Amino acid sequence: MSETKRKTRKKSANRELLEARIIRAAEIVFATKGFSGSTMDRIAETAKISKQNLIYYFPNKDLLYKRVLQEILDIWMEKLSMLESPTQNPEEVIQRYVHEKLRLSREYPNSSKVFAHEVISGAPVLKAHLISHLKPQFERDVAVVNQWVERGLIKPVDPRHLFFTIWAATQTYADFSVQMEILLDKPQLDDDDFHEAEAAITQMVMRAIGAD
Amino acid sequence: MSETKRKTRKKSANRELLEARIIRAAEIVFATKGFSGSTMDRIAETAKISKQNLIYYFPNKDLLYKRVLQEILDIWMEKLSMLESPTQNPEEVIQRYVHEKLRLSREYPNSSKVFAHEVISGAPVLKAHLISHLKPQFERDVAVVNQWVERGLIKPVDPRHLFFTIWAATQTYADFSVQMEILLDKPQLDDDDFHEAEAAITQMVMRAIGAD
DNA sequence: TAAAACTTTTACCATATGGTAAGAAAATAC
DNA sequence: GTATTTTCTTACCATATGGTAAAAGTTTTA
Repeated sequence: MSETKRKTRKKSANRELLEARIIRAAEIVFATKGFSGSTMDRIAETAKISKQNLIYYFPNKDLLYKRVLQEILDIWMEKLSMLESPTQNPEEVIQRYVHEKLRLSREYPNSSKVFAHEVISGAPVLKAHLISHLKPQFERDVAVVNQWVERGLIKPVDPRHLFFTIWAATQTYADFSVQMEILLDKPQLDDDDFHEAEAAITQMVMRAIGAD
Repeated sequence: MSETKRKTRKKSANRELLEARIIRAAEIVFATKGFSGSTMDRIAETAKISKQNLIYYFPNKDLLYKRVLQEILDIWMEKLSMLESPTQNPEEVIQRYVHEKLRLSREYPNSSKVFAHEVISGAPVLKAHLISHLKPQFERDVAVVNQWVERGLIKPVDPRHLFFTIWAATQTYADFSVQMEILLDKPQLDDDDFHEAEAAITQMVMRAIGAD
């Protein structure tokens, strides 16, 4: 019985492994080509399986796209709530937030790009999720920052636009990396660039909230 | 003779008008669907002509896409050089820069989105242009800000990341408008939102360069 | 008004692509 | 070792799409 279980487990583990590989491949292709520009054939090729086999695991493109988006959201939502920070110190919270957001841009650039394509296109698939999940979290986080202002912990700022700016400033290091690589004369953004970016953004935000 | 000229002029004026309408339509479709997701049929429909007639004016999709990108670049490059500012006052220059960039996001949101899709996708078409045109301008502008720092006119900042942040923070109001509309509970970003955005970004940058 | 030039429509077509159906092969269960 | 389930392959196909060719219609020229 334990052997049965082990075998079953092993098999589904294989399946999960392959599914993960497919999702990673799909993410790369969606990031580069957007939804419509991505073909099942190309995704299969990237995942190194046949198209038909890809379809065996993900019966259609929409489903695969939604799975990719779901993975992205899982990663992001998990790590990006102000409230979950144990410390109450605004500076540290924001520093950690910027740091974390930038780390995601670095570690999951393709996720960021797929998300960007989706939202720029009008969020046809994600709109519902943004309303049901992102918005409540956004409002909680806005309230947190507003309380900081009210308590005189930071200078008055508009939390909403502060968040928009932080999001934009951090995501741009994933989404527009090609442009930056050209402007900075590098084949790829490296550790230094991300450190400098973090320093620059953090400094800017710190100064904005009057904590420099 | 003058009549001949007038008629010729009128005809080509009509053509230019229709071409402009097509480019506008194409911009809308490219902004929503990206290059691959946009069909000639859909663009034609948006421009209210037949597909075949569209092809008469723009014999293929690549060409049309390049024309759209060219229009975007013409608008942007014209208005976005620090150096062209008559005033030497850093604060005013940057304020004007942010203001201008945000105005472009507002007035040409579709241009911004097409550009964003293109760069996120790896700038397959624009890469050459970024190298030949954007980079030199970027380097001039970086030098200008560096001189400000050297002369003690502003606090020390990394000009490169300052620009990246300003670009990101301003463009996000075009590219991610859908997300913001959801978070701000509005059908559309309005005057107030853009004013608040400008105030927030300007304030942030001003504080960053020590000019608040 | 007839020729010339320009614009628009009609008729097609080759290819790419998402997807179906069903069989072969491999792994697993008993 | 055979039955069963799971995985992968082969053979297709309907539709969408970018584009060609050429005729028909319209405007401009002279």
